[in-house]
Amino acid sequence: MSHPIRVLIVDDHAMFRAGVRAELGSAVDVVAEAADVDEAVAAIAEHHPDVVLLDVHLPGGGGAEVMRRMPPTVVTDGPRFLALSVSDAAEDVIGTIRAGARGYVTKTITGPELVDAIRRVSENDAVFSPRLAGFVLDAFAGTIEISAVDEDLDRLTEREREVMRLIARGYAYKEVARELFISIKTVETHMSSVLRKLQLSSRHELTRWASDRRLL
Amino acid sequence: MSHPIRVLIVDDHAMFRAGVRAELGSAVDVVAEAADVDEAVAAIAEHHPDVVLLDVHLPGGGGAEVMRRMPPTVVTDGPRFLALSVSDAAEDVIGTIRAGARGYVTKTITGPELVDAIRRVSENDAVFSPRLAGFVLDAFAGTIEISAVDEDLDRLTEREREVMRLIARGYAYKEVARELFISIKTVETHMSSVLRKLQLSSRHELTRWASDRRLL
DNA sequence: TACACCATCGGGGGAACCCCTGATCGCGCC
DNA sequence: GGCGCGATCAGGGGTTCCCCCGATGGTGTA
Repeated sequence: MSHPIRVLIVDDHAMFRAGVRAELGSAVDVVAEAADVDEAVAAIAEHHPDVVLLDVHLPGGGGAEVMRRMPPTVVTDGPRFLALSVSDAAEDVIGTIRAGARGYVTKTITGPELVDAIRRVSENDAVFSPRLAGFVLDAFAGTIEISAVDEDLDRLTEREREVMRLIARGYAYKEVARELFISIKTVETHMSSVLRKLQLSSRHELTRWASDRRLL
Repeated sequence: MSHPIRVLIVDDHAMFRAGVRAELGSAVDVVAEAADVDEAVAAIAEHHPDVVLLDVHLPGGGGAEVMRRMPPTVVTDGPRFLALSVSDAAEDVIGTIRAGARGYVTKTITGPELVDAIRRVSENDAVFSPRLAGFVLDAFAGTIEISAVDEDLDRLTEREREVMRLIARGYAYKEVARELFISIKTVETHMSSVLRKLQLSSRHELTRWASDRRLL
């Protein structure tokens, strides 16, 4: 990459755009600026920047809206989006990444760090503060919703949980019986309790229930 | 954090475990080692480490299996998992993160870097090489449809795929028949083909198969 | 001591599941 | 026209699932 990275700055505050431009200095080539979603989309179409510095809270739908407006063909060879926001809220981070951003940094970042982040994003790497990356991982792994639904599971006895786990994994009653050294009839009894307590009606629903809660 | 971080090393090669232990030196407290999934689960229960260094390719189901075996209560206050693998394949990375790992580094990492990664993971931050983080983001944003093993699915006919989808979602044969305006017997025929082609033996396995591939 | 709860079993039965061997019809291909 | 393949359907049968009824013994508790 001999030529400087071409950057588009999208933020609704002119003052902030000027600050970013000054901080970046000559390290990158700021080809344009935009103050709202429409301007950003137009600027991308006109200038084809390598990296778009995107404010998350933006008039006209927010930064995610800009990425959603990109034609599908641009996904692979279009610009890389780097979110630049005052917010470190999980929903902002997750929403922005889901929309297609390759990175997310807060506005507390220093100039040299931002230059480095832009460079890395332009090479298709991901840039994150570790804490923010954790939000994305949690959302991805589905860990977030786990804590809320324990009450149902707590109502199961220890033995019922064992049976439930094996059943949800696809074990036949017979196999569960063999595994736990009890009779098939006992397995059936436990399963009845499990289904009743969880308000489910079949082992198939149980499989999905357990799968959704990552109990497998 | 005044006391040293308590670490469990999980890898099937004793030589490699010794190497890691030597590289870590006195920076952390290696409380135990494990060579397969069962040993790892037992060691976690016994020693309650802060961080588990987890090899991805492991006898007994792979590193992800270890995390899946954790009781749900451990999700919030249990150990943090840091995957340590020779593989930089997207499916390995994504699968491991989906199972609950807080980080993924390759075995080319240096000792000091590994120490730093362990420290950051223990503080609930996420640790990644930027390239690998990109895989996760792509999967999260839906850019790539995790198409690791399509060959199996491609062998199904259009109709078989429809039936498979409904069955995997928990529909009874009768309900599938009503939904697709065909007879139960036809549903059975399609299901036979599906199970045979996918080399599965019951609708329960099919549910897990489809669930693993996010076909629901 | 009674009571509640849990884990363990049994009989019986209807529905669902899975497999087997068939069959017919339409479609594309050589 | 044959030939393969996909989609449709049928009968029959063995297994599994889920529920109903019941029972016994152990444990903790009011």
